[in-house]
Amino acid sequence: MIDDWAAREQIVTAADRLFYGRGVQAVGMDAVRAQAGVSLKRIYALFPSKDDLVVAVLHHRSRRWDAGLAAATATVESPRDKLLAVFDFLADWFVEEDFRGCAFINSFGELGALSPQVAAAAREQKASFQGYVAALVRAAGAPESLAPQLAILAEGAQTTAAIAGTPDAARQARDAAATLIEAALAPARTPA
Amino acid sequence: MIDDWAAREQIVTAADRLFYGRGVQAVGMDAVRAQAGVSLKRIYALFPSKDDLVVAVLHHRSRRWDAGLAAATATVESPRDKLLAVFDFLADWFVEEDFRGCAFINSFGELGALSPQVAAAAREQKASFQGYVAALVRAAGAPESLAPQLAILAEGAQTTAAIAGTPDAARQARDAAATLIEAALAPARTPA
DNA sequence: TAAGATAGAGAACGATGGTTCTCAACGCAA
DNA sequence: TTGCGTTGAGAACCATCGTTCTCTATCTTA
Repeated sequence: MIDDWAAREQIVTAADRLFYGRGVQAVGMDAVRAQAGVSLKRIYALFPSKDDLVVAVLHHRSRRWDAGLAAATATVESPRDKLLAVFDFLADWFVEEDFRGCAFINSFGELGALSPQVAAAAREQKASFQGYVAALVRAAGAPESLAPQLAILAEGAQTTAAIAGTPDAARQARDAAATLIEAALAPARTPA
Repeated sequence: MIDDWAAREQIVTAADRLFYGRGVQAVGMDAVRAQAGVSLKRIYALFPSKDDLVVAVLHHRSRRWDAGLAAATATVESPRDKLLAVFDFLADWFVEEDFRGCAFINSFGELGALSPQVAAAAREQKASFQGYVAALVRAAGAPESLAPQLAILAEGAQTTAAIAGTPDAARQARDAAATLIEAALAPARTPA
């Protein structure tokens, strides 16, 4: 038998793929069991309810997102380039064949009104992302107000790419971000 | 008895409120019947399936959105101000107490993978909005590339405001839009 | 007024889902 | 080897949902 840690991993990974691909409510726990290869009894021993599993999946995705973002921004040096690398990270993601938008946005729309835990998980992930962007903005020496603007661009790119079914939004958002960054830094370069 | 037109209206309005507030799959047809005050038989005579009703609700929302947007941009003269008025329109929307994000984004996330009709309705609405912004951008004399950038800002503001639970994103997106518009128009003002 | 069509209320039906339970198989300690 | 505890497979259970059907009451029209 596999240990609890590996079982959790398999269950969460399987549930993530299914929930993300079809939506949470469209996936029964039996489908999770089949995909994970773990008995229902075991699943319920590790996750007391489907809602708990959903929250675990979101936390798992949040960690993966953080790691991917850190890796993407680690490839360049300057804070300005790191900010733009965020949009390159999105571009790479949008072309993946199973891309279906942001799981947090999707889950929030589907379950946010029903599950406070899901709503909180989405809120935390977005706040974390905004904090990450804000740190890069500070490092770049740009005014704080730039951070939410860039975060909004990233969010919009995700939904736009998902619904349109094309990755164009990543480049468009990147171009807009470059313009906003330049404008934010310009006054500092040429003070009155 | 009420006529078909009024019945359709009541059903769609009731379903819209319920679907938007709780998510589509969380609302049973019986809840729609109760809220609409129209018998299930009548509902199914007018909408052969729940999926058809969902699509009708989305089309209804699309018309309301178009009208609201047209009204909001009609209050100002210049194309540039009309573009900014889009974000004021969002700001007014975000402070409504039942605001829960964009119904098209939410529906797409919940049902896009299951219902091609729902996916198409979302895609059409977003394309229509992008077209509207593109027309304003053209009228403002700015390069075409500005339009998707502003549209992405608007999308991002909607999801950000919904998940954060605050209307701040409208102002932030508006500020970003003003910067992008200015940057897009600047080269035209000072040609080489 | 009487017959017939129609509509509404809600029961009924079949499917599905989340969750729990049964039971047989297995591993392990004495 | 013999119990005992644990596990997995899946049946079972109960609720809910989309959809249809039944039955009664109402309205129309001649």
